[in-house]
Amino acid sequence: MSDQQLLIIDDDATFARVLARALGSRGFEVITASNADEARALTRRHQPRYCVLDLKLGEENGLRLIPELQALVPEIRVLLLTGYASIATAVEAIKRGAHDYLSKPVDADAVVRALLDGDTNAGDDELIDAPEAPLALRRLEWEHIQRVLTECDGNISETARRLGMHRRTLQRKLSKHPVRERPDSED
Amino acid sequence: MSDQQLLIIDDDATFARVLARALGSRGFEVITASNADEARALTRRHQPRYCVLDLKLGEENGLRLIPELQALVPEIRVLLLTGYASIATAVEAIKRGAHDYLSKPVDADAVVRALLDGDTNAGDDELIDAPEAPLALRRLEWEHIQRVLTECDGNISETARRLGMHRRTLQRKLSKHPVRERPDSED
DNA sequence: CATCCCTGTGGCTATCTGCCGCAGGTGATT
DNA sequence: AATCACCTGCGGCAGATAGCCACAGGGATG
Repeated sequence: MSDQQLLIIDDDATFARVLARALGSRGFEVITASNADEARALTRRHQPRYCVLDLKLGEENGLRLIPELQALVPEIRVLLLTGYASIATAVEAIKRGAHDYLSKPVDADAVVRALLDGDTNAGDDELIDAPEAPLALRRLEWEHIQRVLTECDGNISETARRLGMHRRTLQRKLSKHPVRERPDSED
Repeated sequence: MSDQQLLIIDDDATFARVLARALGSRGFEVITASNADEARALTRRHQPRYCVLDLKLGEENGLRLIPELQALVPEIRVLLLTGYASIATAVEAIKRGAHDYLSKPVDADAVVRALLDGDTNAGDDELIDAPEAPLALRRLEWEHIQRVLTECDGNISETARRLGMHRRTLQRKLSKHPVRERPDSED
């Protein structure tokens, strides 16, 4: 099934690149866009069957893009991804036609699972053959901490504040965790 | 609109009664059911246009009821209510045809608003802006747990296994109330 | 009936968390 | 220089939480 085109739309170049590589190695033919216009153009040209959309596209709102993409490619499957998840936006996303909605951090397997979920046309079960752990809680926590930490330029106090936890607790978590560089798959 | 029939399905009798009274005074003709069978029967008989459904119906899962109700009354509008709100279940609910999804506690006006909210979703884009703050750690954890739990069809042991945590710990977390520290835009 | 897997529960200890406080560092403002 | 207003690291302590063990009951299944 390497002929499955997948469009990643995310203004976070790093995240998009990592995800693109991970999904590429899972059999998708990945193209990426960093803004709405680019996304529209690429969708028109490549008619991708799958799409991973970031909710927060810089100034624009990813939600508005969903109907547009579907107008261009009726059978497209849009998976919404966001680090700023909320129930309200999730509901809106699905109502607007998104296939699923996940909050970052996610691992590539979860993305694949969500994309192919319920897809009767996805005859290639090999693709989904990675039912491995849905991220242990520890790992999820760590990933998220790192995300926010980076977002805060390494400012521990600020990170703790945003994470709603005590600074001391964050410090201890950080000092305890042996900063592993390349864990395993994907991320 | 005082002739609008509304079916409340909730196994929490107290909550159902209070909500029924509140909605009754707002012009709905309210009937209540405390379980799935009763709900099916009442729906068949009264053909309600609106429905407030509890996600946790004792043993049963409210989600499964949505398609059934819609089969009985095509134009029915189902509003899902739950004290254990999570993005995963919200997504599932909408995908299964729910009109909206709110988390308890909620005031009657919000319920009415959600129920009557026209199909003019495309109109108010202001409401769908993404939250500013990243998910607090506890919230993130809760969302992820709910996601996997749903994926495991509510099987706690299996979920704990996949999450790499002790079953007892998961149980304790679940028995505790959902972490609602900063109910930003939802609820 | 035996077996397997699920669930709920209680108790124990080890660990973690939140919340103090303190000392030192940096950079801007007075 | 003194004074803020931040930040960081660290220690201690009481209370919350996690992991682990055990047991009882339910519900399938052979």
